[in-house]
Amino acid sequence: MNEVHIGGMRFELDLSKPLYEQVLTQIRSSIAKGEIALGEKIPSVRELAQALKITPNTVMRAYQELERDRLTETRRGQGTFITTNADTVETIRNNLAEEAVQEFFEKMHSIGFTWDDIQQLIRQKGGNPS
Amino acid sequence: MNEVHIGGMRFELDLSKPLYEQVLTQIRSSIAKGEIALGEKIPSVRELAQALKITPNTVMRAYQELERDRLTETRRGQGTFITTNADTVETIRNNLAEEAVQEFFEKMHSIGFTWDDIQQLIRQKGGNPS
DNA sequence: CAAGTGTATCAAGTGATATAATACACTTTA
DNA sequence: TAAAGTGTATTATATCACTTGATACACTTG
Repeated sequence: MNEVHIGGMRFELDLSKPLYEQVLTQIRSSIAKGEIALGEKIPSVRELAQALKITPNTVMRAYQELERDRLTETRRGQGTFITTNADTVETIRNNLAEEAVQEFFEKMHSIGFTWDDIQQLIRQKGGNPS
Repeated sequence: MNEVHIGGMRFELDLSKPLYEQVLTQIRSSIAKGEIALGEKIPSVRELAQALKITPNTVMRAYQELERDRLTETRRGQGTFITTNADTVETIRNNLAEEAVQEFFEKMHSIGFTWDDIQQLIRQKGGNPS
């Protein structure tokens, strides 16, 4: 229960992966799910850093990656805002999905699962979705 | 084309992930796919290290993890051998598959894909399996 | 002007990974 | 019995990604 709620987003950090990566994916998740509105302002670097008890540098790294993907727009002196372009969000969402699918199939094939094996396994999980 | 074939297995190392992890997964893949027979001897630590141009220590780390999973049996002075227990292989295979499925669904849900979205996406790929 | 933004830089520390060298216990084979 | 080939352990060293902490600068708003 190491949760932090701030700026309409939920954060939960652990040591399994780099902190900047977790911050990045959890903000991206909020955007993709529409939990945070387009054009909305997200917490400042310092503010989020303090809330998460990490360094502004680490938050900064996550914010910069978001901006590279055009998911946010930063205005010097004002703050960081979610993009107003819905197409950008949709594109990123589809890219992430495609990557996830690709990685999934590669992993399954590497342990000898055929296409039919996978389909059957997915249908099986269909009766009991998580 | 940085491939190495040895002991009936194919290796290809890069810098994207730890070397010991790549050696581990590629041997495990050979076992799961049945590309290497049960009970068969795999290259010695020093032999594989030389072939892959890495340190025996790194190969050793991969071998130890394989043995922890009971996928191999090591006999001091003789070498390392694939387990003769088919059930062990099948169990590991299913565990890996379950993990892959779990991770896939979590990743998809985190970007706002519902169960139906995923099913549709899978079927769509069904017409064009990779 | 003051406070709050993003941004850049630097020094330092930590942990995982990998290398290199050496040594020991064991088994097989000549 | 001796030698060669096994797995295994230890130690020292190096590198890299990540993170922290501190400081500073440019900009915007009130």
